This record gives sequence, C-alpha cells and structure tokens, in this order.
Amino acid sequence: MDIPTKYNPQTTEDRWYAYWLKHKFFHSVPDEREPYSMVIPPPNVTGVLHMGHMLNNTIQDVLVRRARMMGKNACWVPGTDHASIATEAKVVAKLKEAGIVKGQISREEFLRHAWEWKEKHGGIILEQLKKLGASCDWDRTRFTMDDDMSSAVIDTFVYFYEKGWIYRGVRMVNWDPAGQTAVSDDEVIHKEVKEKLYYLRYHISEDGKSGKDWLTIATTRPETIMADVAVCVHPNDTRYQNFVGKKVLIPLINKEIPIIQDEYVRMEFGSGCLKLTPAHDINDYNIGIRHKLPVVDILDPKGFLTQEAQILVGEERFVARKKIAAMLKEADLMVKEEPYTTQVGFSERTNAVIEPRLSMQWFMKMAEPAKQALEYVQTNEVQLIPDKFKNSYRHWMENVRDWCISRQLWWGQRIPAWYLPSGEVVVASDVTKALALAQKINPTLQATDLCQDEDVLDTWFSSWLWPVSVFDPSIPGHPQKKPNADLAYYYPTNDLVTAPEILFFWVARMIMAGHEFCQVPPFKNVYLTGIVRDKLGRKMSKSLGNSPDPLLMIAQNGADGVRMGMLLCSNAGNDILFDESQVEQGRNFCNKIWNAFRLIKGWQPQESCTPNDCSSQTVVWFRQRISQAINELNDLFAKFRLSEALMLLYKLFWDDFCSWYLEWVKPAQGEAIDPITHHATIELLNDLLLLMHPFMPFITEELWQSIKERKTGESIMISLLPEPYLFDPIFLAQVEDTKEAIMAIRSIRQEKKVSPKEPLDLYINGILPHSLFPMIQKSANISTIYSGCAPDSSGSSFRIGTTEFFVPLTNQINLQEEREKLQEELLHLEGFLSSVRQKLNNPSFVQNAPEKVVELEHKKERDALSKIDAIYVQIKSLENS
RNA sequence: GGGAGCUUAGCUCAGCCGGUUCAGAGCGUCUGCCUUACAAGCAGAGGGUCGGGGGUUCGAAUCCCUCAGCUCCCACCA
Repeated sequence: MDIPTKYNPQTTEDRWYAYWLKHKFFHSVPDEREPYSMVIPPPNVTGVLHMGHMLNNTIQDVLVRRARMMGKNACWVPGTDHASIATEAKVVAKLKEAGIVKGQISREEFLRHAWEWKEKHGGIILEQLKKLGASCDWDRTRFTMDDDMSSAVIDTFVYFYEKGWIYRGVRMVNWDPAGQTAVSDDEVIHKEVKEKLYYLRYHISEDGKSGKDWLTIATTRPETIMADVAVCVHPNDTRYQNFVGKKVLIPLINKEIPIIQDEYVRMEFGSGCLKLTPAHDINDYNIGIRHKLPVVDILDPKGFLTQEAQILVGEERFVARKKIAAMLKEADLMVKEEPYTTQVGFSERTNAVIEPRLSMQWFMKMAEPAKQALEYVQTNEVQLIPDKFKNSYRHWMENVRDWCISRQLWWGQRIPAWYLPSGEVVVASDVTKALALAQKINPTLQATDLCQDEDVLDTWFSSWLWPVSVFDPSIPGHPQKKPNADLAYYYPTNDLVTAPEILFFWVARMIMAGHEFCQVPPFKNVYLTGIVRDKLGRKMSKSLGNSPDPLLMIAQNGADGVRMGMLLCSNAGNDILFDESQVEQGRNFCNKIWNAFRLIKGWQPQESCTPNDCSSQTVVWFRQRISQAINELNDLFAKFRLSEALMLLYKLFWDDFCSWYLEWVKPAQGEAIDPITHHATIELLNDLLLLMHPFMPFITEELWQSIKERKTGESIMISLLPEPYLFDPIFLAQVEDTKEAIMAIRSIRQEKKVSPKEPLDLYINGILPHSLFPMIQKSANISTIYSGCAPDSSGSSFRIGTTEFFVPLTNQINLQEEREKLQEELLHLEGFLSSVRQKLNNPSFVQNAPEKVVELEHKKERDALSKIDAIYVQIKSLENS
C-alpha cells in the first residue's frame, strides 16, 4: 500500500474546488425544490481576507452545504461592497503616490482611476474565499456599484424623497476632516483619550477694554476660543450673578462677547463657566439656538483655521491648540492646565478625530421604519441568534435618530438631486426627469441650468438593499412591481451570518428596506458571530500584528483544518479567542480521518470469511450509534450550535468509529476481513464523510471519491445526508457499559502491571447481554468470560451500574491494597446511601418532590445497597483466599 | 452617565425555566507504550468547595439580593 501516512491538503484542495466549479455545483437556479438562500455580507471591494471573514464565511459555508445536502436548492450569493470612504481613501492615497492630488482632477477623471483600482484589486478577497472552500454561486457575484444595483439605490432615494422621508437641512454632523466628508453617528468610534483641561482667563470688558475682573473658563479646545460667541453660567450660580449681562473679552483677540445664563451648564465642572462655540460643538450649537446667538466658524473642511480666526490662520487644529496654549501662557491668560481624560470621537474609516461641523446634508427619517423593524425582531419573525441582542436592538430602535445619508465623496452613488438657479431643488432618477420637474417651476429652464448635487450616498444606503437587489435590482424604489423569478423564489432568504457590531446600521436597515419593498423582512435568522481575538483577548488588528495570515494558515494546515480550528471555539454571539494551536487540532483530525481510510482501504475481503460475533454485533451497534448522532446533530443545527455539532462529529469519528468500531472489526494480524463487515464498514465511513462534509469539504470529498467507484460528475457535496435508522437507547447504553468495562480492565492491567498481551479471565455478574461479551474479549484480551459470581480467589473487582466484574489475578495481587480499595469504595457508597436516605426520611421531600424524583431516590437506595452487598462479599472472599 | 452580558478544571467553553451519583467536554498536563491505519498516534491517570457573601427551597452551578472583577454596546457633559 502506497498511501502516505499523512494527509496532504495541498494536493487535494485546489483539485476538488476546480472540480466543483467545473460541474457548477454551487450554481443555483429556481426550480421546484425548497430553496435555501443566503447573501454574503459583502466585504469591502478592496479588502483583504482577515480572521473575521474566515469565521463568518466558514459558518455560512457550513450552513449552505448542509442545506444543499438536505436536498434543498441552496444559493449563496457572493459580492462586494464599494465602501465609499474606505475605497476613496485608498484611491486618494494611491494617486498621491503618483503625484496626483484629488482636488486637482475632475470628478470623472477621479472615478476613472477608482474604477481602474477596483478592477485591479476588487476580486482579491473573493478569490481568497475560494481557498477556504466557500461554495458561493459565483455566477451571481454582485457589486454594490453595478449599474443596476446603483439604479436601485437612486430609485430608492427618489422613492423615499417622494414619500417625504428624505429631507435636506443644515445640521451639526460628524465631520471627518481626513475623509473630508460627513459620517453617520454609527461610523464614529468613541475612545477615551488623555487630554488637558485648560483654564483660561476671560477678562470682563470695560468699554471694550480689559477690566480687572475676570472669569476662568475651562476648555479642552483652546484653539476654538476665537469662535466663541458667549460665556454661559448656570442661573442658580451665585458666584457669577453680578457678571450676567456684562461682557467678556475673548483672550488674545479681545473680541467682546456676552455672559449669559443657561441651565445646561454644570456648576461643579471646571469653574462653572462654559464658553459657547456653536460652530464647533453640538451642545453649544443647541444653546446658541435657544439664545439666538450667531455662529462663528473658524475651521475649514480639512480642519485648518480660517481667516475668521484672526490669529493662527492656516494652522491645523491640533497644531493650533499647542501654539495657542503657548500664546495664552505668554500673555498670562492661562490660569492653569490639568490632565483630563475624555471621550473623543474618531472616524471609523480614517481614524481622524471627528469635528462637529455645521453643514447642509441629506437625512432620512427613521422613526417610522424603525417601528416596523423593531416589531419583526420583537415577535421573532426575525430571530436573532443568540437572542441576548434583542435588548440592545430594541434600545437602539427606540432611540433611533434620523440618518445622515449624504457623503462629500465621489466614489458612490451620486445624489439624484438637481438645483435650480433659483436655489430650489428637484429630485428625480435622471436629469431628463429632473428637468421636467424643474420646468414645472420655471418653464424656461434648460438641462444646462440644472446643477446636480455633488455628494454621494452613504454606502449603507446601498447595502441595505443587498438581499433584495442581488436578486432583483428593479424592485427597490418600486414595491408595486412584480418581482422577477429569482426574487420570488429566493426571497426572503433563510439565514444571515454577520457581526453584532453592524446589527443596527446594516441588519436593522435591511429589515426596513425589505419591509418597504417586499413587505417581508429579508431573512428569518440572523446568526451573530463574535469578534475574533487573539488568545490574550485582544482584537485582532493590523497595527498589533496579532492576526495570523489566513492564507498562510490554510497553506500550512489545509482549509479543512483551519475551518475546524475556527469553529471549535466559536459559539454564536461569543467572541472567539483564537489560537493557532486550535488549527492544529483540526489538522490532526484530518489526519485521523485519513488514516482510518488507509486502514479500511488496505483490507482485502475474502469471500470464504464470514463475520464473527464481535464484528456483526459491532456493525449493529455503530449503525444505531450513528443514527443517534444524526438526531443529536439535527437538534444542534436547529439551535445553530455549530461548534457543538462539530465536536459531536469529532468524537463520533475519533472515539466511536476509530477507537471502538475499527478496533472491534479489525481482523487479526495476517487474517482477511469478511466481505459483509467490509462492505458495512465502507457504508458507515461513507455516512460519516457525508455528515462531516459541511464542516470539512475537501478531505471528505477526496475520501468519498476513493472509498467506492464513483462516476464522473458525482460529488459528496450534492449527495444527500444519511437518514437515521431506528436505534435502541438501552442497547446503546449497554455498549457504553461494555466500553467502560474494557477500560476498567485496561486500567487494572496498568495498575497491576499485567501486560496487555497476557490473556485474562473475567467473571460478570449482572445484566450485560452475552452478545456483547466478544467485544470485551477482543478489546481487553480476555480468554474466557464466566457468567455469575466471582470465585473465591484473589483478583480485582469493579462495578458498572449494578453489574459486578471480577478479574482473577494470581501473583500480582496485593491483598492489603485490594482490601483498602474496597473499603474506600464502601465508605463512599455508604456516605452516598446515607445522604439518599436522609432525603427519603425527610417528609417534606417525599411530599413536595415530584414522584419521579422520589422514585429515583429509591432506585439509588436499592442500587447502593446491592453494590454494598457485593463489596462485602468481595471483601469476605479476599479474606478467605 | 445609561444599558446588556460574563465569572464553572491550567486554557477555551457547555450545563443555568432547581431534582438522572451533576460537577461535564475538548485541548493541555502527568504516566506507560515506536502494540500489525495513524507519535499529527495508542493505552491509562490526575485536576474544580461552579468569583465572594447572604437569602428562597425538602433540595441551588442553576432562582433572588449584595459585593468584587472583567467585557461589550449606547450617550452631546465643557
């Protein structure tokens, strides 16, 4: 036999993936079967596979492969997201390297570069998914900026605008000075930052001149004082009563601003005086509105100080902060500075510090859609797994704010709004329609008079359509239209696998869009994975360098091993602490499967052989065992407990099949196997491979193809999972007792230093069926098994349930030791008995506990008594010998 | 500041609508083995007063209260 002793994934994986592709096994078209559909959470088009993707997509692949093997028409739609900010940032950086500045080229030119970049790097991540074994329907690959997908986005915008849910307004937004765009609240990450709290001296103005009195004002942002429009104190603050109505001078620029009162101010914070800077702080902005204060904006979109600032013009905001601090000190206007820890918002995409900024943006009203999206989850029409996320989902949906959907970028769907010279705006899906609308306002207008909005839409404004538009992009914006065959068949999808961090801004919004355009939510189950962390619990990140390279890992351990390593430690909703040694376990398991195959492959059945008692009983047992396991598996899958399902298969294969089944049916050295057992074994291995295939697609295909003659075009991945036979739980439990007996005898051998090669006798007194004796004989090397009580001779005894076992041993026995062991067991049993009796003698127990529980205690009592008797007999016989 | 969750063996976790001798699994550890598929292996073994304290109950890892530690989400406190 020339099969290598180690499984080599490299030689098989690419071959089988190509085979699957060639035969279009991943491809799905609507037919009469029950559909099973799923859409991939589209990764960033320019992204690279990381561990989070690995976990996420492994889970999806397991679900989809299993559904396919259950006879369903499985369709897993892949694709990528245009990721407007992230991609635009990358393209800008790339252009910069080539000496091209974004602001100096036209929008069209920039987009040409962006598309070029997308074409070049766009498919990488999808190619990587193939290495993992992902069985996506690649013919359906979508991109959120495909023409028809973009049309869907535009039509959706027009639809909601006409419905009155989209509006335009000046608001304080989260401004990303690096990306130079507004971002939504969800894209702002708050981090704790150690900063300084500066206490500044604002002199009271005496006719525009610096008076002798002054107020101390605490701020973390001294560079914004030039934008101050007032100083604010609490109405109840007696310290400052006298100053209210007076004016102070802004330090350095000596601009006069009023001292006002507002209850927002916290008297105990800082000095109790708050400087109001409406242009650069949301709270100040709101107070400003209440008091009808002006707005002075001193920052440009890039975060540099403007002419308005009068001083430090052209300085970057953080540079300006340092410089102004020095200037204030110099001018003796700095009372003190102290360390201060505060929350600062960072842009998720560019990591720049978010600048609150007033600007004209487009918003979508969320109150209405959120109500419906909440209800679907509350009623479990959309089931969150695990459901602990329901609470925070509800909290978010009940406190949802309007969604800022415009982005000051070029890469994305451009907002379909056109401005008239008069400043009025019309919204339509294209310029022709826009002109028609405009001409209703002013009939003399020409297309050239219209000016389209420069902004694009938030990426999520396209992603929320994903489960609809991948099937039928003509439906978003047109709910009255008849859906095409794909949408009618595949929608709603079954499961969605994604990360909890995008539960709100993606999952919830998909539910909203699905409801609006298809009247039903886009999926039934949402499986929320955890975050992949390293074994120290740190989030895996590029900067920490603690993320292993997934492709390298696959190359070293095989995709099956990696998939298994990921899944073994991942429960829905729990973060996974990933350690590469887990992948080793997966690799080892592949090797185990491989070697089981080697053994079976090496057997040469001989027609003249007939099954012995041990083999036939073993086959009967394992058929039932596998059936029991199938039932358990179905249950675990129904609850999405994938790692437990995998563990069950791991133990079923390694322990039950390899350690017990194969050892029991294995012919003695030099002997041949009988054809019946041989055939049964191949069938059982076949079933095991089928069951494992969703988790470990490659090795199972490789072996499935080799254990039997297969025709071209056949594949394990399109085969049906085995159906369970009837099984007898009592019989299965008896086999478990049999295994325990064998282990006990092995343990005695080890303890008494009796070689496994030396045959022993065994006495069994109890209910174990004789049909199982051959298994004990074979695995424990027992020459004869006697039924009945132990003889009066030296030896070692043990009990399993109420069955007694006795192994006669001649010289090896230390009577003293044996007696002590029995005494110890006796003591334990008596203690147990007394605790049981205590319960039974307690009237309130007997009265209150369910009958079943009381009866159980009685059984415990009887069993304990019988065991105790047996031990007494044993001790007595020890003394006699 | 508000909300959610976690704490069980050296590690990762299951058990938690109270009641099977219930204290479990995998990995790791220790001991003995190159035993005719596999040393990426085989056979054995050890290991936890279920975070601390209190309560409810005939009975608590499981329910309640409290304290401690950790994590995540949300939030406009200069």
